[in-house]
Amino acid sequence: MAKIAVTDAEKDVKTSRIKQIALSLFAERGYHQTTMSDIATAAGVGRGTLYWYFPSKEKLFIAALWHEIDQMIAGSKALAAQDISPLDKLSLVMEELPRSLAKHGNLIRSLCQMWGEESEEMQQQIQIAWERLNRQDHSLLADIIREGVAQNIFRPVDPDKAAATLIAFTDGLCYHWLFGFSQLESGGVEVARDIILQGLLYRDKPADDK
Amino acid sequence: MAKIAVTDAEKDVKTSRIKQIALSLFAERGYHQTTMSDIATAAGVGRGTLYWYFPSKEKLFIAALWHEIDQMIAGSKALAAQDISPLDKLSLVMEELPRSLAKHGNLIRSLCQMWGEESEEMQQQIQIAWERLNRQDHSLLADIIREGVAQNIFRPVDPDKAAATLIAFTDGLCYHWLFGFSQLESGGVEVARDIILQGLLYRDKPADDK
Amino acid sequence: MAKIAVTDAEKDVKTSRIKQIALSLFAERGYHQTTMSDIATAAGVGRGTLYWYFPSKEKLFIAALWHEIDQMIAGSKALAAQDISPLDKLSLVMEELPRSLAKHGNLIRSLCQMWGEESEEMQQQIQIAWERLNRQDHSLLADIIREGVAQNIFRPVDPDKAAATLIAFTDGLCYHWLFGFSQLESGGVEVARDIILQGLLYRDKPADDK
Amino acid sequence: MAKIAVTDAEKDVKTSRIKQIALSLFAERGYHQTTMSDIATAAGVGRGTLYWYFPSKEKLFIAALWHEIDQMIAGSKALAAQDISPLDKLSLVMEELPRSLAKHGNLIRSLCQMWGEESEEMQQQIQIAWERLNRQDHSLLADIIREGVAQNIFRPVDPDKAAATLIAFTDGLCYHWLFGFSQLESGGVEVARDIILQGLLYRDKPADDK
DNA sequence: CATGAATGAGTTTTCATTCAT
DNA sequence: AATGAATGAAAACTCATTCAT
Repeated sequence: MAKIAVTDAEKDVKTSRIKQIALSLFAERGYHQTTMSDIATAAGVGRGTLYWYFPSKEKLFIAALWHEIDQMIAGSKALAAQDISPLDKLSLVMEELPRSLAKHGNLIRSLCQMWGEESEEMQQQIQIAWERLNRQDHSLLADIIREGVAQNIFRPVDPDKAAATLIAFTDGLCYHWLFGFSQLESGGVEVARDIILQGLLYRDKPADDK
Repeated sequence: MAKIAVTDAEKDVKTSRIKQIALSLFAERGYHQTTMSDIATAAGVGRGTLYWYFPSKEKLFIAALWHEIDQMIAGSKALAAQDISPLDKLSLVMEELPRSLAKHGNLIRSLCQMWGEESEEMQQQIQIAWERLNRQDHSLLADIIREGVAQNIFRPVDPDKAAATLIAFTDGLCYHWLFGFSQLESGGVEVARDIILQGLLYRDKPADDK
Repeated sequence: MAKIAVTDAEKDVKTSRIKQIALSLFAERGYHQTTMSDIATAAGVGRGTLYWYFPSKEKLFIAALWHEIDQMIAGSKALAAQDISPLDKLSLVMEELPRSLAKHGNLIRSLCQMWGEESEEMQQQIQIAWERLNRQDHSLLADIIREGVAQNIFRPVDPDKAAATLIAFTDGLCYHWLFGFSQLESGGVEVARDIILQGLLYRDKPADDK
Repeated sequence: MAKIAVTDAEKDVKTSRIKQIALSLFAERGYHQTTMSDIATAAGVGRGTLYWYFPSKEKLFIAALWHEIDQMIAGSKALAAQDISPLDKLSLVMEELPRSLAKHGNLIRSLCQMWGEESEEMQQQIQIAWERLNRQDHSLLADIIREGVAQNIFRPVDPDKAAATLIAFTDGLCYHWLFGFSQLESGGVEVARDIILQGLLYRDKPADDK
């Protein structure tokens, strides 16, 4: 029993390692430019070993995808659990969301490259995984805004639509950063967040008077 | 000479047609899933003919890329030439920018897929083309904001940083739409724009009193 | 137009050549032990050229299969068209049938090896092709026997069952020869044929009194 | 010692089981489509265990081959030992021979598929095994015919050649049945046997007067 | 004895590119 | 100019076999 537990744990460690290495290669050189040989070499195993753990290159990618998506969703849920005021929470979230995307930039980059290429199943998995993450972030933001509106801190905007706005914005930031054509240096994010918050807050309840 | 002129014109028409067809195929099925055979067939020419006009698949893509980027830059410049108030112009631009991205969605999708894949030269060309478009859009927005700030219509934000914010936002909108995971239906864009504009305007000069 | 005719003819020649070479290799070393590289080399073409003419290894085999089956069926039909007495015809056919099988031994050997292996489609094609050939040989023999019975030369056996008997016999001869464990040297065939014919003929109308 | 005996017996049981399972898989899906993993799973043992009992896939096949060939030879010898008249014996043998082939159809099918494929050693083993079986069947039949000729029951044919004829015939029947393209339903075998026997018997000693 | 994780040689197939016509 | 037949490099994947436990 103890033997099995150890074996399973070892297997988990190994597959996780492979998934991470694969994802970083995929992100770095692109899915097609990354061969299974590359991954095997980088992971320090034989080519066949990859196929022992994952039935195909595609499945390996999908496994790596969910591995990271799950982490990101967990991070988002941790934010939601914080017990602070809507304004503080919104400020925190808008700082953390791009940071999370940046942290998992390898995945995001890969996903973008993958969009439209590859098999039906790949498409579906990416779609599902990404929607799940998006839904989580969306509800996180919408809840904050809904509460802020209820407390008369925010203007009476539609929480869902406002949340979508904020997500588009943070995602836009992230993409620019990811693809290296961002003119948003440090300091820029603050300006951006300021503009957005100003647009949400009641005029007679300025954000900076708290 | 007349002969040559006609020939050149014909050549232009043909190459443009090929570029457009190629781009739509690239966008639809992805760069790798699109073969030179596919393009030749779709364009109604022989495989070899493609190589008469373009030295390689890569160069064909780059040519198609610039073909569209130039169109997008021209569209942005046309917007800049409009002689209307900063507020109206900003409103107009924030409507047109996503629309332009959507119109050239084929290209955007391809670019995302390409990011990180392919050769050094490809990377550079994409980088340069995209930066040029971004620079244009950026200066378009920055100029508007600078003028709005000068006219005391907008809060005294840094025009460059605010412009970058707006671009990130419109790009974010566009990506969400492109990748099909947007929860922003019609009506959502207005809310978003409203939030952003509210964040830029002076509190005592509300956007809706125009 | 003449150009096209020539081209088509050349294509036919080329594909036929490839089919024959492939079949001989398949028969010699077996389907699996024969690589597309082997075939390409033997045919003096590049590996890719094979795929220009045939979509896959499997399809190449199937094409070669039908190529030869058609020839065998044509040979059988030519025998049927001969206008000689039932006894002479039967004697001739029982000489020619094993000869034809022997001539196309490459195919037969390959078919036996393939039986039970390979994909669904392969199985079906082999089944259909072989049945078609068998049906032809069967009707050839049944017609002869039917006529012989009508002319009171043969005992009143069931023509279909007797034909099946003869086919089983000639095929058995052929398999033994093909697989190299035949103890039927020259002279043996005559004894065999004699036994069979004696079994068919009326006792009071001996075969050798004609 | 007792311990060893038991162990040996157990080992025999186990290897026999593996050989039988392997052979049925080989026959069902073909040698190449059957992996060592398949066999291990079907036998309920680990992949490595197979290699404890058999040094290679090839040797496993050869072992299974001899396992069955020995059984078939034993069956043939049992027939030879029967003390009945040549005519009855011949009739019995011609019934039993195809029955034996059918019973061991798995092996026959596999052998056909193997013919021409695989290594030198494989070829030799198959050749030797098959020849040994054939020699046994041949001598069985030749002895019967020789005796029948001596007793003036059969026409004075060459016993060896006649035996070869009969074997070719029964093998032909069997192949047709094995490969599923037989038009010989029940009832057909009797006609066939009748024809053959008629061909062997003296005209003035009809087969049906016994 | 038994196991199953690990390996890598070897195969089919795709497709950008060339070049004779 | 235009074509399409020919090419071969490159990559995913399979599976018999080994060996540490």
